[in-house]
Amino acid sequence: MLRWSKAFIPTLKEEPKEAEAISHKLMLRAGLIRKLTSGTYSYLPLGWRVLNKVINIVREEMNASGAQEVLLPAMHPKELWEKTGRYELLNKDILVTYTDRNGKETIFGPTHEEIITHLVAGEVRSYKQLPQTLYQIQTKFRDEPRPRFGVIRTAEFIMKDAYSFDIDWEGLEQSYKIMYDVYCRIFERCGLNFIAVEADPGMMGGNVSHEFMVPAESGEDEIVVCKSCGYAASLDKAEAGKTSGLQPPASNLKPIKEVETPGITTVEKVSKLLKVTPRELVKTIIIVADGKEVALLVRGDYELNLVKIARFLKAESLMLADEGVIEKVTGGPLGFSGPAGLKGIRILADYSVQGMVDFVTGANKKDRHLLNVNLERDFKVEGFGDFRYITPQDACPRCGKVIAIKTAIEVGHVFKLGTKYSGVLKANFLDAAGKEKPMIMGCYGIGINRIIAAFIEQNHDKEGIIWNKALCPFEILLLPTNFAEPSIKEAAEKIYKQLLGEGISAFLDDREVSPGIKFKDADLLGIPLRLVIGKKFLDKGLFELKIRRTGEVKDLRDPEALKKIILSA
RNA sequence: CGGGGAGUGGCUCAGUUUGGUUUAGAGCGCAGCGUUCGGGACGCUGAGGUCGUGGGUUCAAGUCCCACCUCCCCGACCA
Repeated sequence: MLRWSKAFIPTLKEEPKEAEAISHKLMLRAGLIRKLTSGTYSYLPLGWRVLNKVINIVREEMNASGAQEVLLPAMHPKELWEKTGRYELLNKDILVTYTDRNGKETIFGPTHEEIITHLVAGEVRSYKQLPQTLYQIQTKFRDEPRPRFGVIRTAEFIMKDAYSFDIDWEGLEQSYKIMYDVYCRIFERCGLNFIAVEADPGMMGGNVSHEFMVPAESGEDEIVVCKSCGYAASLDKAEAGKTSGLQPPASNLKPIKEVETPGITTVEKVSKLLKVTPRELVKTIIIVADGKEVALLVRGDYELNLVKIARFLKAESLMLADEGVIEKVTGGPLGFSGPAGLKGIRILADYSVQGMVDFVTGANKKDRHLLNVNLERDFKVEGFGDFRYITPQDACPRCGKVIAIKTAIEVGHVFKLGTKYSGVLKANFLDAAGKEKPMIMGCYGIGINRIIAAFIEQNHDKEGIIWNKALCPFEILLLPTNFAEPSIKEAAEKIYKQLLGEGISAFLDDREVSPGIKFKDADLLGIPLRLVIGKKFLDKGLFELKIRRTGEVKDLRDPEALKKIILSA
């Protein structure tokens, strides 16, 4: 077995310049990973051991749930992706492709809905063959616009992706519930502090999804949580509520008035100049949804949520209008748009605008804003909806109590796809009545690499990583302070062999370096238990067992007692 | 793609402002020898550099100019 003097564990004393996130720094320093290029990492022996621990947990739980492991190709024919429309949708963003010598374009799979659906479509004919849940653990490729935070967002990463096929929506409910529960068990076993939140399905399609989020400083996502009732949702999805801004309509409205606002385009500057608060302004944002312009109104102190708008409009694509489009639609430049006088365009408003009176808007003219604009009198809104992001000042949409917004790392995501893929790829079956129907699908992903980073984000101190038993690369580190001292060396070797004989994953630091280096490295690697064989052994025959997480120290006379402690840890 | 920062031995950096002192430096690491041995020990000796790349200005470029590449951060974007 492995001993340190022969191991490839390049630890770093100094903080690597390339890393910002804590987990990234520690993974580099402890010799778990090394970067090749932005977004691609090599896993060194220690990192690979941990990764395999995660994979084993995932595999065990997936198998226990009745899901079956498969391995699909990473190289996909472009045609399948064209059929579902995702070639068009994703090619400009994340697809990694290459063209072979015959001019045929191949995609390196960023996910596998097309492939698994194609496979199942060809093999499953009858309701008697359903339901099925298939999964794989495989490398995915995505041309990420911006890889970040070490292994948290990379261009190449290992995903556990699972797909369920059911005969009806009830079946999907069951399959989905099983996966949801399995995910909870997996993340619990890994020792992650996580929250399952309601989320928007995004590019995967479908109506319902849940994300498994690990609150951490270096997270890329924001989640909303309510301590009182347990409501939890992604920031994109969280309901902002209907009550904000609701006031009784005033009977004597002030007359509209145009004012000069030279070069003043932001809410902040306008409100400062006109001596009003941002909540007395209404922002008018022109968006382009599936090629059609729509004007969206929101109170000045809130932010529009494009995900909610796209969902409301059932739009495939949605973006902010550029300056040219704004000029064309409103007649005025960017920054001076307002609802009054807009023609030939749908106007939708966030609930926050409901009940506002005598508010400030752009005048659809350069350097001009309007005071005392009012609903109905000055413009008509086609409808109100929840189009904004929730803020920390908002009440919980379920119980009305205080909410918190936290950053988090997404480690898993489960979706109800329905027939989005089975429909176009003709994954049909005959039901008991002999009628052909599309299978009802779900898909379920876990970012394997992210679990490690997320765990380290939550389990470290100034000195290094603090592994738990589930993910640790080794359970116990033997640290003879002076390996050149024959009696210490002899004792260390003896215990090492004993532990290995017991099937305990032990690691021996047999390097002939000063004790300080060994102690520092030991804390950095974060192996849960450390047995020091040193001065106390020479003087009194005692072995010192230190628990990495608590710092608790026990002196043992009999190394046999170790086994009990390790097994009970 | 927009904004900001950075690129000098394996690592962390100084030197660049105002071109010429060095033969381009330090600490750590690395190799050899010796002394140490419970919190990154010490002494001596030594190896290791296209100063990101290409071009330009100049008698002279790590240092000035232009172009490009790479990395990091913020944003856009993104299961």
